[in-house]
Amino acid sequence: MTLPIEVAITSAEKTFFQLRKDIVEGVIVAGAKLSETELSGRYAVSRAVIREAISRLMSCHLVERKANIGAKVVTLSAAGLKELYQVRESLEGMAARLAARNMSDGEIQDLQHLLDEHSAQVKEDQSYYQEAGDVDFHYRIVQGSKNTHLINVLIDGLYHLVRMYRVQLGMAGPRVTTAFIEHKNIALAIANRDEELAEMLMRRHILYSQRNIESKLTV
Amino acid sequence: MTLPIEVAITSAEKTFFQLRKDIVEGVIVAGAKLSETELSGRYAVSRAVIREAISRLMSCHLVERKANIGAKVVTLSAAGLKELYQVRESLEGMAARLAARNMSDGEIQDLQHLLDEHSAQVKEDQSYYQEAGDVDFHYRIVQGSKNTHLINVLIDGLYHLVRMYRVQLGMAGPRVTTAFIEHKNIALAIANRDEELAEMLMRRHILYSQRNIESKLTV
DNA sequence: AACCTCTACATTGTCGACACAATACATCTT
DNA sequence: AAGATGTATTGTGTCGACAATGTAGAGGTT
Repeated sequence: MTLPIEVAITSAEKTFFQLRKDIVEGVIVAGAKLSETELSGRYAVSRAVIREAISRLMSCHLVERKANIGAKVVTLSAAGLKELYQVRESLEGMAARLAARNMSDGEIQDLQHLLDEHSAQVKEDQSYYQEAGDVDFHYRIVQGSKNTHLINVLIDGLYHLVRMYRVQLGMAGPRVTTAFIEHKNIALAIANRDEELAEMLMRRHILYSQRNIESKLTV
Repeated sequence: MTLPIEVAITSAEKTFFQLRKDIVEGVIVAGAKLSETELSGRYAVSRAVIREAISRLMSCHLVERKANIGAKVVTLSAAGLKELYQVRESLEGMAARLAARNMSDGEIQDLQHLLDEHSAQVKEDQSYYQEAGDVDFHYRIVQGSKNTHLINVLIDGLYHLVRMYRVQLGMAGPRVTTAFIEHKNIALAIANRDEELAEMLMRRHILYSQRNIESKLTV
């Protein structure tokens, strides 16, 4: 696993991580108001710490804030999901293109080994792959782009929102095996250093994923 | 003109706008350290206000911060510029695609009228177009995408960084007229509702712009 | 002279209190 | 009774002070 291990130094960071977790996982419900005074009591820190945490949640687009009124957790909607996946398609497509250009041969080998491991897991225990496996694959591509902006925007920002939709819509799809094949093909394009194809396949992959998630939302 | 008119309500917002301006325009030099104590004296506000402003500057990727150490203005580099334009290419390409899908007929007409005005200005007073005209065109496309994430990330985030590079590298290029023609063609593709072409033309447009800016950087 | 240690300083992180704006409720008017 | 007005309360915005951390310099040791 190469998931980023975020270490909280200050108490504002700890609170930020905790709040983000609670929002993504629905402990704090979507659309709820975030009262600074209440949170400072609940998490046993001062309001200054809460304010800093909320500031950082804002830059992840997980909460919205109006001056003199307060902060609210974003509301989930079909329209919001569509917009989110349009940005994902664009950015991760570029990430795949850049990964095909910039990943080292060793990193590409590691990526393919990862998929081999997943292959085994898909056969016996499908439940694993659909969350962690997918996340891990996409993380590696993004890191492989070697583009700091892409890495920041996607990993520190959008992915948490994506996970929020997934968790709160109760994702558990039949897309496990087909998604795995798509991953395989993307990795192959990257190994062949075919930027054009890598980008195109990644964009399609995300489009399919979007349709899959939308079909459950509109039910 | 349809540039966003940002109104500062709180003093933290005012300070944020002022700081952002000073950083983008080089009054506060790239790479400089932002001392909270010093800034709170200079802008005549408390440290809490400065901290909030710096927080927001962080989410624009204009400053970087380390816990217990402090915040620094980002440093400009050829590599950073390249990364920035790769993200721009990706996001604005998608914006153009979505604009072709979502802009109203009226908005498209306005866009073309805007280009007609620019056409006149390009012929007599080239200096105008290269900054404001270009900015205005791109803003309209992004707004036309009707995608909140795109709008936020680009207009509130990346564009300020782009402007920072432009200002501090002293942009003044011979690309004025050719860029104008590219704008015309993009608008045409949007008017024809040709998403594919609109995205492709926008991506090329930004690639050319990147090469143009890079050629001056490496001198 | 180079290296390590300890102390003093400067800066950031955190806190509680006050100032101000927005909302909710009660009272008054028509 | 419905609406408007004024007041009370809640919550956010701002501030100055204290605590904790990092940094630089003096002094000592090898």
